[in-house]
Amino acid sequence: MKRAASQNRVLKAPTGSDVARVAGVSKSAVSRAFNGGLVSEDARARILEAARLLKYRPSLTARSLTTNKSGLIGVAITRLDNHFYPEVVEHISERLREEKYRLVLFITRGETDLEPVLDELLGYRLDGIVLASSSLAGQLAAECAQSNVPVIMFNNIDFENRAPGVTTDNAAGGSQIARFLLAGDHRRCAVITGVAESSTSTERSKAFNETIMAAGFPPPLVLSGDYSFEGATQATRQLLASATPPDAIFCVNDHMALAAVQAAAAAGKTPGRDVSIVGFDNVNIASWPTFSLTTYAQPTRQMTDDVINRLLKAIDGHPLANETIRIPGRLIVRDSARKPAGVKSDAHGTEYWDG
Amino acid sequence: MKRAASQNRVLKAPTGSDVARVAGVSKSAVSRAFNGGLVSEDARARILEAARLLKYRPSLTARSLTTNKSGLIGVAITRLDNHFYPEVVEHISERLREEKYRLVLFITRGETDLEPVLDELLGYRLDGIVLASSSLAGQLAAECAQSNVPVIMFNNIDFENRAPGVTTDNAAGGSQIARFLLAGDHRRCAVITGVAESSTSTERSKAFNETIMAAGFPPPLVLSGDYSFEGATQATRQLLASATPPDAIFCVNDHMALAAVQAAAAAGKTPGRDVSIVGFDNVNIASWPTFSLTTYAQPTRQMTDDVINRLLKAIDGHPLANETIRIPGRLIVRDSARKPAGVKSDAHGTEYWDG
DNA sequence: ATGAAAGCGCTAACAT
DNA sequence: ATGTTAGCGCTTTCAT
Repeated sequence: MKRAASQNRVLKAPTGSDVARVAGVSKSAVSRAFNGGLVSEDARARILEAARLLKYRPSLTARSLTTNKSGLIGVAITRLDNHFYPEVVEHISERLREEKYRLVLFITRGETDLEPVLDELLGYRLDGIVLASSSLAGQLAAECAQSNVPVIMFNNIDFENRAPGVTTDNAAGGSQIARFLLAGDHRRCAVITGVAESSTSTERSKAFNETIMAAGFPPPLVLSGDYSFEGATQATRQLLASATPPDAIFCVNDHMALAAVQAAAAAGKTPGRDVSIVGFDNVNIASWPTFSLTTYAQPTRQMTDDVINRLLKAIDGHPLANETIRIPGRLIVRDSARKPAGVKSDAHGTEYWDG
Repeated sequence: MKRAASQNRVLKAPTGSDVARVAGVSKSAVSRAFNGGLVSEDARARILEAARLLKYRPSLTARSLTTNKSGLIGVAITRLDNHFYPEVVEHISERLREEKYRLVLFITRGETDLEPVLDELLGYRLDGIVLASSSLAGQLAAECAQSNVPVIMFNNIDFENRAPGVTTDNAAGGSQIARFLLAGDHRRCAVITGVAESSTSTERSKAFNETIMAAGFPPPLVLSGDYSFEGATQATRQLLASATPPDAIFCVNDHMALAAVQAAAAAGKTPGRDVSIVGFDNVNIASWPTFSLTTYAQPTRQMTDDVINRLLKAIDGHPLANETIRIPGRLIVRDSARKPAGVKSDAHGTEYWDG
């Protein structure tokens, strides 16, 4: 009975005023103590002690109302099943945590309805947004930018260049893979693409095709794998069952390349010997001995660094240039494709090709 | 020049008062219009129109200050490289989105310092927290619960039962795997464990060992794989190189089992024929043809459903019982382990064993 | 049905 | 160095 009142207090988190009262100061003093403002050593000590006692932590919600910054960065992603994305999320999360920002994750799935997503994205007054290949990316980016919240597209970029972005130099990658395959004496190349709306898929496959044709070879056979494991499995099966099967298959991402490797094996073909398979991303699994996938490594670290750096600069008031940064990656050579001459080895023993 | 003023306005998001002014009503009316309160059809129409015009969206930050609910659920995870976790995050995200909550992701890595994490977790007045095998779980859970924010531990649970949790019935799983292996005529079992502090690892391996011994066989050889790919690779290599190698290896999660399968192959042993390997989790990759891993499937969907349901109930005012729910999974039979009699097939053609 | 006013927990001038 | 005051954008009595 006697404790009823104090028990109820537990239900509400202590406020700055509570601390102020206990410490015998004003709430501004408390605020200052927690924000590196001017407070006497004596007062600061009493405040900190009171805070400890009450288990007080400033409400970041209330703070963001006055400071007009939420400390929240939104990251929108379509799905997490392509292993490239969890890796990206981990990198971003790490940088964000160093910079004292929190990560609000939006997995948009096939969502086509913009409004609800916008309400959330914009409603929380996020300080910035990373659109990592969200299905709604282009549209979303435009809307957010209009509402004055910094947005950068990650990996997939906007065809119409309505928003800033960062991506691997996909054209360079696609082209280099083509040269790699040509140098390895492959003469009948095929490519398995993702979805048509995806800039990464089109940029990679286009450069690949052009390079092949520029070298005087017939245009590669192009099949869609729809970015899915099943799609790529299907496409590979079909390719290998043809009368004149390709001697090399370029999959525009590792997720599909990994499926292709297995589909090839199922068809009795050994990747790297009977048919060469090359991916794009260099996800962790690509290096697993079973797959040993030759693939163009995206410079994930540099990409996430760039996206965060620019976002922070924008938050800092320097308006975001509507620019797409394209960072070159590196062709990692493993065993899923026949090797040409000129394969080099770096300090870690990783083999790569830069022809 | 003439537009300077209006341009500046763009920098700040429109507020409810702005809408009120344009619509010719009070800001309470605006609030009501956006919260299903009582407003005349006429007023509502004008308000909505004004809001559309100004691109107004209620500030969820400000709202949460008054309502004392943030609409934010925190999810803390150690890492994302064990593919089980991205799958979990996706499920949770999906449920949360249906329930109109946003997901704040904390990847804690090896973090040992509690305070900064707590400041964030508690500072944002998250409505609830899911501790999915965060390294700091036990401690964190206790502190949060003390601060009156609902916390549930996911997958790994607290040894000392200081916090509610949900997990697979790990003991049932470990035990069933043992019986499965015994039924398949395996006589020299080994187990590769995770880290010692992990409840999942200890529960699974303990039940496994006890079942083996209860059947009158010598205790399995136990090696730590440290939950890492490399650790499991090492352990498998060591196991298979011994004078009397085991005929079956139980890895306490798929992440390590996948490593074991490859290490076995590298050692010239075919999994399922020369040595049986069984995992735990049933991550997506486990079903890939190359691995075709026999594994105990965690009831991920049911687990995430339970965690969200209980969290929502707690947010709704019904205090969280300090209870750990253990949901049984199912032993999925594939090719990485020799099959005993009694394997059944479900409606989807998935093979399982329930002996 | 609608508006006025108070207040959520904080920060930021402005005094002193 | 410290307290007072006035908001931040919203919801929520309480009148009317």
